[in-house]
Amino acid sequence: MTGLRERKKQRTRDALIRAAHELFVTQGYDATTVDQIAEAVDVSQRTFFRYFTNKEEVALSLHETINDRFYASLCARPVDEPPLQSLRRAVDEVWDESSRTITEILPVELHMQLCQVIETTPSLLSAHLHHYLLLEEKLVQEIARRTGLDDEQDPRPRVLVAAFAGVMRSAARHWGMRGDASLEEARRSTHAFLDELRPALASEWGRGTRVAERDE
Amino acid sequence: MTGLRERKKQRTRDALIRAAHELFVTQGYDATTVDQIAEAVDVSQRTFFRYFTNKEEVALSLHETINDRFYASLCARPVDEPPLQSLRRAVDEVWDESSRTITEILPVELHMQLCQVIETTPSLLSAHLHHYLLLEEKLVQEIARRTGLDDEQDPRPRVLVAAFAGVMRSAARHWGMRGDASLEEARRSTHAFLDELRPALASEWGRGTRVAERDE
DNA sequence: GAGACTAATGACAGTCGCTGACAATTGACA
DNA sequence: TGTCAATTGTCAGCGACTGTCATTAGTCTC
Repeated sequence: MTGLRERKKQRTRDALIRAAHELFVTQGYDATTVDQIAEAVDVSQRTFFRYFTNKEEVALSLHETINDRFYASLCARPVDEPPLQSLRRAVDEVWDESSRTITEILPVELHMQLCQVIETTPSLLSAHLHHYLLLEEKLVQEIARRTGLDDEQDPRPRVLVAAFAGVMRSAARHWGMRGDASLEEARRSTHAFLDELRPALASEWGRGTRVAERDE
Repeated sequence: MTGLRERKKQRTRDALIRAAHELFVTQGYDATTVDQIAEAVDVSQRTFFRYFTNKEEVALSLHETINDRFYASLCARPVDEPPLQSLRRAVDEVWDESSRTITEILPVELHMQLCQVIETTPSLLSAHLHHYLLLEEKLVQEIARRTGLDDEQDPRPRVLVAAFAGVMRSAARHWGMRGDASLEEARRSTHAFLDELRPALASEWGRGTRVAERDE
């Protein structure tokens, strides 16, 4: 089935990702050259660029697979579920399997540390935000499909996804900028932020309205 | 007061922005080299990089000044106003003066066209998103200040700004990807999207809940 | 108004990200 | 085993960006 050729490719790809992560975390992203990554895996620089279109992509590759899983989770939710609830449940599902997903390729701690590198490195953060935007557009399509709305006519799918994604990123950033980079803490942070989505939009922010209404 | 030296600097800066805009719009961003921009203004490449830290910045410079105005508008709103309303009103104020702001430097049409270039050029869009994120962080601080909340303890300022900014970007993108790039259309688009923020978060999306509740 | 001081610029060399082209290598498969 | 195609290495080159240093050109003083 999977030939030697393909396995070999997968191995060098994983090796490149791992080497890149280690170098990025220890030296910093900008201080690490593509040549260093390639050398660490003992391939030519040219080969690196055959696996990854640019330097950013190798740093964001794990996020990318997690994003894919998230999208798949959303698509698998029952269509009669309210949209925001589907998004939220999909988040839960992805968190549940994320540590397994990550560990297949590299130590979880390394990934956590890289998250902080991403948040603190401008060029990397920019690319990250762009990737996130592309995911958002897929989410809009899916929400529109599920609700049977035309996303060109009705702005609600876009608006919902934009608000949701904005809060998700905000939670990720809030967590990523801190020191305690545990998976569990990240999960809690996203939950806490999502719980505040509706309360935060209330016109008045009295202490009374502070009680979060969970979607569960 | 303003010496010759300073006026000259301002002129070359404006000239660089204008030349860059024209080249980006006619040839595309990637196809335009910094050398071409510098040559059009008859300065060396090195001086270009003394005015702008990188190629993206010259393309986003106008957005940057508009963002600054927006932040200033927000800060000037009465503190007893509900946060979301302050954000919304600040948007209105900026729209009112934006055409004037732009025309000081270059034709409005050029700026509109550049918006489309930004949305369709990956590297540029990435940088744009990053700039937007930096603005968001300033907004969070200001909202926290106005409401007297500690943004480290209470997530609502972050969440509100994230949702708001997400919708704003979504509206801008929705408009920027289309053909009719008029200022008036852009203004309408952002209004329409903001009006849908609360309705879109309703659990059920029946036609009945579709009626927008304006914040005015 | 001449000269000293300093900010702005130009010229040049070099690094790094990234790409195209072509040759060499190495699995796959008959 | 030999042929074919996929993968890789090498090399040459472009463009973004930076450090350095000499040169130019406002500015300020006497």
